[in-house]
Amino acid sequence: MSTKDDLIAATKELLWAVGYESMSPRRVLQESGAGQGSLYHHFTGKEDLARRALEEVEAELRQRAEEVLLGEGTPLERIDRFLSLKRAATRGCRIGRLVPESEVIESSLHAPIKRYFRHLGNMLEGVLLQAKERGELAAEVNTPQIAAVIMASIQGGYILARAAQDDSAMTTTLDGAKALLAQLRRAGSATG
Amino acid sequence: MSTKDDLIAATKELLWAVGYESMSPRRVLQESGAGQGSLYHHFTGKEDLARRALEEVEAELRQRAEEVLLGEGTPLERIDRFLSLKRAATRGCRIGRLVPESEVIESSLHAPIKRYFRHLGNMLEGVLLQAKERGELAAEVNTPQIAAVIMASIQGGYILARAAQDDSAMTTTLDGAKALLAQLRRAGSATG
DNA sequence: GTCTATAGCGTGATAGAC
DNA sequence: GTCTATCACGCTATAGAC
Repeated sequence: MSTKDDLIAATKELLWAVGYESMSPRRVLQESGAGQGSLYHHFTGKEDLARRALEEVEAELRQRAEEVLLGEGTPLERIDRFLSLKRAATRGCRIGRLVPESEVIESSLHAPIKRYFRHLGNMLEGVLLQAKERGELAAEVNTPQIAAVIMASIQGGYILARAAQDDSAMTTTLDGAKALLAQLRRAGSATG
Repeated sequence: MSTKDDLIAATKELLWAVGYESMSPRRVLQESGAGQGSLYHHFTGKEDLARRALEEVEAELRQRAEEVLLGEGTPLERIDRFLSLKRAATRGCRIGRLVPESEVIESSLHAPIKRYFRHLGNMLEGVLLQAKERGELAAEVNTPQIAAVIMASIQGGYILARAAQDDSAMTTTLDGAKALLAQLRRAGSATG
């Protein structure tokens, strides 16, 4: 089972570093130390290999989000902690960075990506609804919209940080998002 | 001048559709109708061609933003109108979609991208400062953070829309951003 | 200034020995 | 299950005629 795992591990790194379209099987073999035959023995080809690797990445990111969002603290504290998670900003999001690639969207790689964002959005919305129940948030707040802004701030923060080649752009962005959410709490407690 | 312009026009479309790394000169020639020699007569190679095309895209997006942000209306109205501009959400941002590509960040294509976001950020911050002066916004609002969240919401909105293959994800995101900014105005008028 | 032809290399995938 | 050798093709770039 080790060679197969090595191939997947190398693929996960390369998907992050160079994306799918520019990831050559030859380079995966070099980085993993495996031979040509192993790749095509364990997988049907490049797409199959990348999909399996991506599904592992999806599970990892999902778990990391769940630990915080479904963990301890009040709902809005958990969202704040989610926004404060350590992120390699200039490297980009391991999942979001693949989204612009047309081969990704048009292949089996699309499913785990779509699933990841849908799941994360649902979780965030659930936490926001809990915040309403607890009175942390005003009842008139549109939870799907706020959940979307939270995810978009993170994804956009990656883009801004990478474009500027400066990790602090992510911090600035997410501090801004936190401030806006805090404002929402204040507004909520004023009316509710 | 026409063949050169045709090459640039085709490149602008391909940079949007497939990105830089996956854009082959051969395909540019096909789409533009030009022959092999023309490309290497007018440009030093793929990178040079792409950089010139990207600089035109930068100018176009910049102009579109300036028309709204430096146009009529109160500062916060202008930002709202900027967030309401028509966007081909699932196609992705013509500039932001290139940011994850490593060859882009490590080449001369990085400069126009960096410049675009820096310029847009400065413009947004300027408009937010105007909003403070007019009393539309509380003095304690951190303008660099809010400017960053605005840009990130748009960039993230593109990612979410493309991941879901649904333009409405962009609308939901930007409606959320508008709602948060409106909340900021309310909070500002309460304290200022 | 534009064309066709082609170089030199890397791609994703397969063949077949071990 | 893993290896080396190799295929057919596409890539970016150049050569050289017109």
